[in-house]
Amino acid sequence: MELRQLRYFLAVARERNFSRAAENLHIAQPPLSRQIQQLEDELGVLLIDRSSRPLDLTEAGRFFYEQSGQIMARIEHMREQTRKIGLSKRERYVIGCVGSTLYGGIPDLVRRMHMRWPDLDIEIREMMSTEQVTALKERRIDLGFGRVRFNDREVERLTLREERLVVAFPKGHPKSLSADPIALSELEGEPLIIYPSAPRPSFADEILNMLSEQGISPGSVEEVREIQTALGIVAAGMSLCVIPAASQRQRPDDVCYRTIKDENATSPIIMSFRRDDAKGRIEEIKQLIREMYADNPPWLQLSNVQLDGA
Amino acid sequence: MELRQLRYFLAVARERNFSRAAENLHIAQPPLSRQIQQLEDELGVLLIDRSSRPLDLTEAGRFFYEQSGQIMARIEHMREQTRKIGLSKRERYVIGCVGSTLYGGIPDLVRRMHMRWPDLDIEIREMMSTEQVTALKERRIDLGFGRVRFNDREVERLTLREERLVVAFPKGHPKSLSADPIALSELEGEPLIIYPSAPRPSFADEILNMLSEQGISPGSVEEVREIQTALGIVAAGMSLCVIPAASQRQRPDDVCYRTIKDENATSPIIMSFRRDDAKGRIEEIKQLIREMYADNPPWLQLSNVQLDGA
DNA sequence: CCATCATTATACCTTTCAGGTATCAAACCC
DNA sequence: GGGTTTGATACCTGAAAGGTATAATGATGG
Repeated sequence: MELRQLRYFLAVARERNFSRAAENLHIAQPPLSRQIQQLEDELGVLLIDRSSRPLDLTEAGRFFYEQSGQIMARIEHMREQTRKIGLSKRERYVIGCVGSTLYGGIPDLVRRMHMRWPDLDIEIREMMSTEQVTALKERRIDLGFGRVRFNDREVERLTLREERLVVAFPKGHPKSLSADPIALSELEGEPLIIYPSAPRPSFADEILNMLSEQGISPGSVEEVREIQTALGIVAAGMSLCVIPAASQRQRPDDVCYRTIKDENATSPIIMSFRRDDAKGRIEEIKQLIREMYADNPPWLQLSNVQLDGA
Repeated sequence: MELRQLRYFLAVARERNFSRAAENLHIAQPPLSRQIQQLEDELGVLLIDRSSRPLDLTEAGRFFYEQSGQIMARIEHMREQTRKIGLSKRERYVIGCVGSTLYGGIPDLVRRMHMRWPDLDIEIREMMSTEQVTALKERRIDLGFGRVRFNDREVERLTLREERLVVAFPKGHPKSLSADPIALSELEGEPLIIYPSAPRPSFADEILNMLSEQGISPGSVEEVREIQTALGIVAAGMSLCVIPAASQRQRPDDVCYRTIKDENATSPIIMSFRRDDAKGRIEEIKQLIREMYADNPPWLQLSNVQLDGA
């Protein structure tokens, strides 16, 4: 598959007419027909229903049209951004973080960093904990915030805090009627949703480990790619889910949350960075985080701060 | 730009070595070098720093690597999905909706539709109100939920309810101290964030119209692409923002919301569909929505239901 | 239902450009 | 600093994109 084929298909899909599309593309009609045929051959699926005029897209063609349009827009955006970054003299500082930290202190930290270094272009990139290690080593990010512990010679990690875990129940679930902390053992036999399903090891494994260490076996375990989906399934009444405390800001109307009683049922927030970091902002960033924690923001509740030991 | 060049660049960026990358790609090294050069020429930006071995990516190259990897993954996903849809015999039903309706009844409606038609593959696609009209006409979606009124011969629209609007304040803003409804006139002179910036006309214009009709002029107006960004800027204390009531479920910790007193300060939820819809499920869907509204879910508060007139 | 028009598919030729080979020029490594 | 690794350059070959002519097919109107 080549971008040319996507461009051609988009033109045909928009015009619903090969000849006119070919004109717009400044090529003759037969090569256009052939490229579309090749695309369909490769996919093994018909995209255009040619049995009637004006042409109609097949079901698969409609989907492909939608997607390829978005992809072309995204590529155009990448092209412009790359050009801009290449020509810009401003320094870039890229932060990789797992989604749940965006519900915690990251937005506030970025604000403080903006104030501290106005000439820095700060960028946030969502990224699983495990990806952060390689991204750091390959200098694709300068700082990472994750939830899974790992060891790597080149990467230093610092546990900022241990966040308590909560159980998400569908509204109306018998065990959701109390607002009190819940014992981990009450998950015995309950259907459980975990996330993310890839890449491993992830938060999903931390939860499974925690349960098996305590000898608790859920009734069923299903994996989904992201927390939104997980909470959607919880809201639909199909299952329960264990999430970090800060993430319970989501869906307050159709999902109920109960903190887990066991104080060791926690998930860490780990900051990681290159040992040989040349940009030399790490110490000041630690200081900004200390100041932020001192302000005791609401998302800090239910956490055991550890940064002071740093 | 062609996908081949993205594939080649990814291989070089991963290996940090042209010769080895060429081996992996089963081509010789010189053509690989040339393709990368062409890519760099087209972008007008150097992606790879060749002045030292092992090779290093430039700042722009790092960005391009990140992006093109994601794009390739997305294309792969599109290819598989297209194939699957093309071979599947199941019927697809695509719903286009603006983001804020996902905080309302759409998830519940989809659940009910799943139960009613187990053999239907229902798909949700985020889409601005204006895009929905063309998407309906081109049969890319079967049902739309939007916030902007429009007229089109082929498309029928039905106002489900009028949702009250609320103002978002940064925590600690003097006007956020009261929880009572706020008069629209109090926005006079305040800096305002509106969204989405494209495509027009959008919710942003509805807000601007409403204000100018009442003779209210905000201190400054800035446009952003999406509500997340808008609320982030509000949380950072830079501005205020007017949003539909159902969207106030977001960021409850660092943003305060006050309902607007004026009962006409509302935003409609509009369902739209093709007049000639062949799938013939519209009447049953209306019935499902009526049942859903009868259950009086929490997101229905602060809304004036209008569906009964349908 | 057939004739005509519009439009797409097929056959075949031309041209462009991706890929290969040979070789040169740096950069790294003792 | 001389050998080795590796990327760039020059030039050639061949696959594939694009063009032209024409046949096949669906739409349209009497």
